[in-house]
Amino acid sequence: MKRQSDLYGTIWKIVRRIPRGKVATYGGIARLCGFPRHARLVGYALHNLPHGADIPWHRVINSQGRISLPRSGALRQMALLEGEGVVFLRGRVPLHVYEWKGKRKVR
DNA sequence: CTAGTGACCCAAC
DNA sequence: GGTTGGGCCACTA
Repeated sequence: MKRQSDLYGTIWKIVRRIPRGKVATYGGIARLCGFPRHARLVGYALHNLPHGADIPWHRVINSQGRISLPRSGALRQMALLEGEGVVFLRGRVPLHVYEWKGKRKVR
């Protein structure tokens, strides 16, 4: 894989910390990384993540509690989350219940 | 260098 | 509740 930027590595590292049965938002991950305005980069990082890596990418969703992937990918992601006990209501995850707050935000 | 793109976010209407 | 438009910033051509 290419080094590209250490930002990806940082993001992957955080994503790897998300507990099973919980979810995190793109913006939330960005905050935990210390980059409050880099929500999109989280999306990039996940899109660019190395094949076969041990990264629970499926636990990352958007701030609306919905899956950002196109239809087919969304189904796969939803299946993985449900397999961990995450419940979808009307096609979305209630963040107030399942959102994982990291240990603390960098402020 | 500029321009376009994107697994995003949010305030306003 | 839904849509619109602006902002954000790394990456690519």
